Amino acid sequence: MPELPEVETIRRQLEPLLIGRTIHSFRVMPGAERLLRGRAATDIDAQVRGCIITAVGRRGKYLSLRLDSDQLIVVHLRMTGSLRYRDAEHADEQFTRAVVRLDGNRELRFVDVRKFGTIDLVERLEDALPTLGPEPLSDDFTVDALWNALRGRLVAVKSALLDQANVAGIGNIYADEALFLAHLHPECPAGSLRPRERSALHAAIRQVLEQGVAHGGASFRDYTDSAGAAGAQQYYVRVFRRTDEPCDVCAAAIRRIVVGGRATHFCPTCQPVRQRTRQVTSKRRRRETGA
DNA sequence: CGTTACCTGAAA
DNA sequence: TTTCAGGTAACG
Repeated sequence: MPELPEVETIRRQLEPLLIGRTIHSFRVMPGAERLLRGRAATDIDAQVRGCIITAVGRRGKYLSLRLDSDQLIVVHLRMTGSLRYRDAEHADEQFTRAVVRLDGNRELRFVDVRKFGTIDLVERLEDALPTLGPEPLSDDFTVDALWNALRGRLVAVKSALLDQANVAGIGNIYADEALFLAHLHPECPAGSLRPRERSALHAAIRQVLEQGVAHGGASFRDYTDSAGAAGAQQYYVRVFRRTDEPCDVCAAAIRRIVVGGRATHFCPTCQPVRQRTRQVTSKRRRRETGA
């Protein structure tokens, strides 16, 4: 469910609530042991018990709790995971898979229908993360950084955006939305973007992610923040899950196709299949315009 | 590279 | 009953 804006929304909510709290215990519900990826809940519990949470971070779609033991609890929510910050007396939520008991009679609950989400305990953040591309809202996400990830690649630009090794944090919603804003067809080969298109895509990625954060994330189905509230970004999407609805810009019917196994939404008029431009043509144009 | 598996519930 | 789902790792 959650992409960068949804995870960032959760991070911002949890940060003031969790910093300074002491962990009293950690437990995993029966049948959900796999979320620890082979580690024993008793082992994690023994290590985090008594630790104080000193920071709440995010990298891509990963959320991290730094402990005063210098270890990190690293959470990935995958498709349907969510976190709930509750009083211990608060009614159990259905599909609770793990619970971090805190001082002050508080709990951080990991709730996940599909059991795809993961929790790790590591000494260094990198130990819990796969290869991730740049943070798209940070200063090191430049047009050049984006192009370094896309150049030479023949895959559809949509698939390239979903590859976390290229750019961290983009998922299916924001990939479709960014491509719409950049006027790029989702099946355009990633490495074929021309300079102007690279800049447009770079700006569009930042814009849609910032807008997503500003609206507290997108709640299409399962996503809710740590208080159980929905985001508002679903009211602002231009193409995502708007199949057959009229495009806001040109009124053409939004189309749904499958790219790299993922549902993909785009406007056939605003995001046309690009005309193939031969190398000689662009060279000639540059010569003629004196660029 | 594209496809499949991992899970479970909601929607078609 | 079948299909679909905001993600990723492991296949072939």
